Amino acid sequence: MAMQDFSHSLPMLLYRALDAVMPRFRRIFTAAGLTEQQWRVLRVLWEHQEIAQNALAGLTLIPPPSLIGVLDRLAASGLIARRRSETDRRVMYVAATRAGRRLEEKLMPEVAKVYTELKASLDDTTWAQLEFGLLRLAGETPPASVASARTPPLRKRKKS
Amino acid sequence: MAMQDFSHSLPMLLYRALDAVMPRFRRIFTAAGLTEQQWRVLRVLWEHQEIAQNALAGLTLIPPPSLIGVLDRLAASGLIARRRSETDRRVMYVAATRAGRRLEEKLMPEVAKVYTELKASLDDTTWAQLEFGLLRLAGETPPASVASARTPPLRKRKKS
DNA sequence: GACGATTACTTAATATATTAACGATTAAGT
DNA sequence: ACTTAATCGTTAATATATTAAGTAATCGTC
Repeated sequence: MAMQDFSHSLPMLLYRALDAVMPRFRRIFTAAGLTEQQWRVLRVLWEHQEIAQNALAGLTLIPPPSLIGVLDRLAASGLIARRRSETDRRVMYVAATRAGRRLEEKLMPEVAKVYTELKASLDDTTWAQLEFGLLRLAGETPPASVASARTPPLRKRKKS
Repeated sequence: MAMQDFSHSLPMLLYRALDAVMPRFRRIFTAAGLTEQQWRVLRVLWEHQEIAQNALAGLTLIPPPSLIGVLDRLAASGLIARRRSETDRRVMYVAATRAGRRLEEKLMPEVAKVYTELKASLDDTTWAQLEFGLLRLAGETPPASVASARTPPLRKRKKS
């Protein structure tokens, strides 16, 4: 009933998981002269060609005021370009430059490698159940296929 | 095999989970004039009476350079006190003042309430499996009792 | 018991997070 | 059309993260 110890509270477990996982990825970013936030922006731009800043903020989880500076520095590095929308002059579109796109071929393989190693450090069931729980917390209802895989041979369920 | 979409990568799922969960807690901290980091420090001090700064940094996951400022501000608010170790003059001990300890009675009930609500938003199995996966990522081997609860009626395991 | 290596904390520089407020547009309602 | 409200981006102020370097104290070893 009472609160368990601080280090095992869910928020701290989430922070600790990130703390354990991210340094391996961050080493790749910094070696390429990127910060983690700059990486996130590029990662999204590789998937979207051109995207409005507010959508970019949502996908990268970078708050708009921070995004300003991140984009300033990426633009100064020649990795992205901004242009104002013609139809709605409030909107600012962001896109990767050729130099920005070139980084994808260079960095994604290394990141994918680390990701594969990370995934291999847990067994498939644990990994799937972890993803399921995180999606639930994030408010995204996981697809049925994943939900069914959550507890493989489960026979009787209480509710529903 | 390939990298799935960015928003469903494990790091982003961890960030998104925090992004969904923390605001509810943060509202309580800020109402009491505390930042999240200041809350973390106090939360640990309530459990430890007196603790060295490096241990405090480890438990709060606040990097030592940041901790300096956090402690400065907490001390300025009269919520903590620092004293240098007599036996090892490099070590600095931190403890909550009476005012700092008083905050526990005031804030913990509210936080515990939100925590209970959060836990109630997931079914027990999902919650347990999520904790298990996070502990694994954090490099802490969960106890056997939890491990067995991870996949309730699991019959045959491949390795070990 | 002097010396190099390690440890605990601190400072500095740059980047990002958080909150509030503001300017320029656009949308909505009348 | 005119006013009001909402939206998008931005700036500002304070707090924290990250990396590197620096200081003082202690440890290990010879």
